[in-house]
Amino acid sequence: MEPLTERQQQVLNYVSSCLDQNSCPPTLREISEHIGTAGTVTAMRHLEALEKKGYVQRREGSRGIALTNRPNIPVPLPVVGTVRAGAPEPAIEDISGYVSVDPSWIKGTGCFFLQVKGDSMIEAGILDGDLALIQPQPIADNGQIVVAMIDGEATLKHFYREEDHVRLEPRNRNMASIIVSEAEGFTIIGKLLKTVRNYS
Amino acid sequence: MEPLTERQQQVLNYVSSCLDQNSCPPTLREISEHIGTAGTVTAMRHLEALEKKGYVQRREGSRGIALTNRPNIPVPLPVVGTVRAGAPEPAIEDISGYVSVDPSWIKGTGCFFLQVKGDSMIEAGILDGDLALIQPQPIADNGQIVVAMIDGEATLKHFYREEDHVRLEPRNRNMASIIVSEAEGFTIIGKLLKTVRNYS
DNA sequence: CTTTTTAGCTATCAAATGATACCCATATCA
DNA sequence: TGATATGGGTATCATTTGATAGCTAAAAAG
Repeated sequence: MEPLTERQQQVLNYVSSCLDQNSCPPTLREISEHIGTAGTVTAMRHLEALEKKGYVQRREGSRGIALTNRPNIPVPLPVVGTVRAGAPEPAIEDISGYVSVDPSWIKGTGCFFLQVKGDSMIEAGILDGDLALIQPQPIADNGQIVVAMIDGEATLKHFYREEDHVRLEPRNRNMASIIVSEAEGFTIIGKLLKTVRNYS
Repeated sequence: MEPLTERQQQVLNYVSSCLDQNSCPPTLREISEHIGTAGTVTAMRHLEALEKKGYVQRREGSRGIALTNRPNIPVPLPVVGTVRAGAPEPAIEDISGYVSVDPSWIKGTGCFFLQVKGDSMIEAGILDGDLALIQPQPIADNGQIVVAMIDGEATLKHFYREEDHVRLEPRNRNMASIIVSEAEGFTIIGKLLKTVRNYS
């Protein structure tokens, strides 16, 4: 990454500290005041330089500053107990909390944690109560574990596309595979990225 | 915490998602537009309610919204493939990377991730390659899963103290328990807090 | 039956804010 | 020598933005 001038570094640091303290980027005038310059032009120039060098991304509107390179700052993801049919992202009222995870864990946007219910995947090492990190997506590859919506219930299953139907395979010798023909009240919510289990 | 009305939840969630996506809280009008109301009053009322109930803190100035119970302190933990005998904390040269986790996940200090090797706990849903979050401590309670040092090898086992010896029990019907009398080249590294598995 | 809470509306204002135009000085680089 | 990047300034403008006043309505609580 291109090196910064002292002044640019100062601005970048200030933006960063604002985000840490207020979870809100500063205004041009706040930056100006902090680095001791009058007007807003200078601050804006520094931001332009920071953007050109790739340290910052700017949006339209007030306080439209975002840092591009915040490595390893955990991303808070919602934890839900249930998933609603048709909804690509978790319903607001279902969110029971937030868990921050390493950004390297997630892919794309809209990831969330789903609390696993039942023993259908017990032989794949996924137990009742585990947290499943889900990346929302409407399709899946063969063999992947997906969250699928069947009869208004969200379940974790292995996904296999076969001829004219889809087979959702549990990993529990007491349970049978579920065969669904596509587009009949069946949706893939997303695919499984990680599972987390809590002890103690 | 006081329960929220549906509308208030909706606002809170929107603020939260804005912070996730833009690292910047929304304006009153952005909130209004999102919840489908005209003007700015209604959004402000909801924010007032959210503040009164303690979900939100407001500052002066534009976009002066901050979530109160937002996990924000990043806790980077080392990931190791092996553990050395005698060492309470992972040796520097064994660290293969860092993963940041939610502060609520860890207890005490010195926690680290250990990459699980082998199938000895497969029936407890802990598979080869899983990451085990370990809290270092020299003792354990009966039934807990611990990382124990046996013959220079770190292994994950159920811990049982029995009469004059300690039994380390795998969860794999092809493996037998290990009986060790204490203080003979046997150490407990720490106890298992969480396991994480990666898919894809 | 009144009060409180929740939820909404229109309209308006002063302050905050990003953006722009135009200007200056210094250093580096071609 | 002239172009380019850096760093700074004043002034101005159109929007954005938070805030307030005044109004309505339904539901719950007392």
